[in-house]
Amino acid sequence: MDIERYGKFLIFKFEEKILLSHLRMEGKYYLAHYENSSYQKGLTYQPEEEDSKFNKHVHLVFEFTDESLLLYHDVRKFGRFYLFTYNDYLTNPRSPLVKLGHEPFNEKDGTYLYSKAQKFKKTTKELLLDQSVLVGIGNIYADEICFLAKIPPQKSAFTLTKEDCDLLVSKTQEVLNKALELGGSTVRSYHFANDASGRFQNELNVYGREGEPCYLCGTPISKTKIGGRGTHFCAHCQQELPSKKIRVIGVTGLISAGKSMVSSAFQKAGYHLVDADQIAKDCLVKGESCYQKVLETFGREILRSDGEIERSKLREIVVKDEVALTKLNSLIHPEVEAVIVEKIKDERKCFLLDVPLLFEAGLDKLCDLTIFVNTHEKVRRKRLIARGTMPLKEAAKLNSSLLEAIKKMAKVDVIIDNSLTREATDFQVKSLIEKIRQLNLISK
DNA sequence: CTGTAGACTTGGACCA
DNA sequence: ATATTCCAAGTCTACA
Repeated sequence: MDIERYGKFLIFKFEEKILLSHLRMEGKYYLAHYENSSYQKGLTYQPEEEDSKFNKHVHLVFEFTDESLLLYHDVRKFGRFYLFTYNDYLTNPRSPLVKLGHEPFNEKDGTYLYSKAQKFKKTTKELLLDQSVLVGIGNIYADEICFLAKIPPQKSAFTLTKEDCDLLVSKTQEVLNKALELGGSTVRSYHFANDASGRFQNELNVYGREGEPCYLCGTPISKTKIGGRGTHFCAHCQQELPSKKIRVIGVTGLISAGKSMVSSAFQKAGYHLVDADQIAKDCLVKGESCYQKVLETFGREILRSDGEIERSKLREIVVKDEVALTKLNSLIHPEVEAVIVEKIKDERKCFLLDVPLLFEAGLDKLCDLTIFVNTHEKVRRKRLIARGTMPLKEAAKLNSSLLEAIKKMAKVDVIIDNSLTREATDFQVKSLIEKIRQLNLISK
């Protein structure tokens, strides 16, 4: 009997039938013999004790004529089998082999990948994971390949250049070869059939390293979701700026993420700060643009004795009532936008807009560049509690959820990761400011 | 059609 | 400590 491999599929060539086997994440094969177990030929399989290879996770037993056994073991029952004939296993529309793309080891350069990328409507990471493009790349390796190629995983695949694709193909070969050499990546419960572990997990640059410093630049590794998959990357090493003059920059991020740290660095570099929260506060002052409208909507009970709006009372109302929050926003946002538009008119000056709800309020359209200040969720919680100004539950409601943060991460041009040390954050901000300066020198 | 979400599966990590 | 909820993986299927 012959066994071949195509992509992630094993092809068992039996006398009459073709059996395709996909191990998915934890499937594995063990060789065994009758004499080592109470297994009896042709009988319904009875699992033995836990520590035996013949345990409850064996779901399929092959009996060979020489009385040897092949056990299929899969804790997650995630693996899949397909049965075909020699005539149709490569042509049957139901055969998973039909849809498979190229073997990355056979690619001389990025020509083929480039041709696929141009028609591909999703991200670079999804391109790499798509088995109809290149076979064999899983989630861990896709992240590692993007890192080594210094390409943001969220980059639209159709914007990849031929050179990007050359690089991606060569890094794919590099990563897969290295992984093969070291016996794969043993993370969580992935294990070899001989119970040994792979060693490639020790070589991982980004996967599973959220919040830990990048080995190249010290920036904490960011994590987001792309195509439904956890995705790890270095926001500094895998960064791409828009190729236009950058005069107005919008910065956003969850509460306690460190926006103010970023804005003060930009201020030092000569940017004029436009603080949306402050503008919103100002227009609620008695006699200012939003005062009367808000009063009409929410009634006099939000007023202090001196006739000013008590903002904490307003907050209490909108925290509980989503409709009220929407209404309040619809009153304030246009006013804030008008003030900002007026403030950033001077073409000779550069501005940094600090806007917590940059995308929700549609103010990103005023910006040449958008920044999201990211923080590992655990770190953010700690800082929020340490700050002690607001109960955590209330803060959680006031802020967009982590899920929304993940969506924003896909929208912004630049991510600054503030999960680790002040130095690491400073480094990212300074190098970003320098990159923008260089870019603007060329664009002028 | 395209794009997203869910189903499948289960042990471990994490939070309350 | 114990129970609970979420998460990870790769691919197919269901649905808007």
